[in-house]
Amino acid sequence: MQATILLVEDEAEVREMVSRVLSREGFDMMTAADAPEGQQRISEQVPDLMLVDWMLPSTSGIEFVRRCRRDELTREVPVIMLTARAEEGDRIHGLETGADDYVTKPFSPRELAARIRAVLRRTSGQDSEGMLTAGKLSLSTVSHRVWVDDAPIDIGPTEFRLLRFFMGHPERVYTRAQLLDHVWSREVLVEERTVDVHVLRLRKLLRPHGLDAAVQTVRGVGYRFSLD
Amino acid sequence: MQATILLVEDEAEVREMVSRVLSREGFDMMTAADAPEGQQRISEQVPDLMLVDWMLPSTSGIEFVRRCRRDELTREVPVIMLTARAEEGDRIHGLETGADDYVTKPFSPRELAARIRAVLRRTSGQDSEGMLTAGKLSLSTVSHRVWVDDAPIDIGPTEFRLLRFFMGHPERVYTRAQLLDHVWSREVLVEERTVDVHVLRLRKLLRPHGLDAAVQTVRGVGYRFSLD
DNA sequence: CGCGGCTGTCACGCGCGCGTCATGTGCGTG
DNA sequence: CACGCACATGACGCGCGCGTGACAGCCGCG
Repeated sequence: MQATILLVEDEAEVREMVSRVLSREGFDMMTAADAPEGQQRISEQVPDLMLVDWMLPSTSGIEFVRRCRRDELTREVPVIMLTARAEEGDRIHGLETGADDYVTKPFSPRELAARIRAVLRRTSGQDSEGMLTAGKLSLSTVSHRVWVDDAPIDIGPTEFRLLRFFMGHPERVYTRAQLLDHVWSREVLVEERTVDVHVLRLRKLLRPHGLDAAVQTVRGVGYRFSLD
Repeated sequence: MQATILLVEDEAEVREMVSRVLSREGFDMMTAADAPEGQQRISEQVPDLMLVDWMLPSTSGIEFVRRCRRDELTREVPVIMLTARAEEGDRIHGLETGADDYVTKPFSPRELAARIRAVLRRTSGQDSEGMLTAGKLSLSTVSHRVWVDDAPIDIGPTEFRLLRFFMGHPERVYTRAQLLDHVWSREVLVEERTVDVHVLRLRKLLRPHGLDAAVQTVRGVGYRFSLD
């Protein structure tokens, strides 16, 4: 992935902290202390996403974003606004200016990284058409189909719903009871062990493509979907 | 382009914010606070697209959309549902709403605008010339005719409407209820299984040309049109 | 008035896929 | 090291969803 992110923030301390953390999270970081410097960075390389402080010296963050929206080159680049808690009342205003999300200071680096990934996922168009992807696996919720490397694979209704839930909630353990709640309809009464069987069937479908390891057993707890 | 958009949303604040932003994005906005007012607006002018809140006082958004689908005038108008994150339950996917897309609150106006344009792009191509094509299959909405490799084929009224809808919305599963909403008219009360019969008849027509596989059954869900 | 085309409903039968059970296997624990 | 628990896996039967042919009403037409 290696998305490039431009951070525009006047406080040096915050700038360096955020930059360091996000680098560690695997992002390519570019930084700027104010709007003019931000323009400068953009002219060197158009980033995949911009983090912009609401309050900036001279030109405000909102104004900066507005200008970017006017420029053909940067119009499509998603923006996350950084706002102080005191300014939180203006959040609707912030969204109106054309930000895709906003994060209030102080924020946890983990949260910020999660928001960034969420926005990138949304704007890269994967989520917009009901598509879920994980590695070479793709699933379309609207057409009820699954592909591995663009080759469609046959999958039954229950396995489809199970896979859809897993791909929509990766990296997280779910007990059999939780899976029953989410994948089966709430009113039906089904044995918990039934989950095992459908997990098995899902693995069988994925095995020829070497993806069966993605559905992992967490002994004593339940199952988890992950590519590791 | 100047597409006209009807927004049906009960919260005044959200309504005004969205309306303002979308106006700035170049859309012609009409607004309504509930379903009856929505009907009113529609009777004044049929919009190019509707944004409908899932939760509305009195008539729910889903019911509102259902009614629109049954009416000849508004059947073809695409719909984007607005849902709160709390209602996002994995079982309630956009599919069940009969909507063309759905956006979960809180959403960024940019994202919403992008989705609107995406839906309009998808649905506008179908009526541009009155011609729909899929492989060697062609259909003219204005002359009510269907060709395979430029050879006209005989097709009944209902099969024609069904095929027209399928070709205009390929690669997407539709439940029997949705197909009834889109292909049949509002007055009639028809069994869901009737859809099966007309799907069968449509397949029979396409079979001599090897195209019957294009109408695919998705067990437990409904039908899908696709050339794969 | 009779005929043909078209529509919606029904009943029947088949086969898929779902859920359960019995048995096999491996991991963790005392 | 051995026991027990938790999960894997294969087999099996039943129910349900769907395909299909038949049929009755409806309408327009000759």
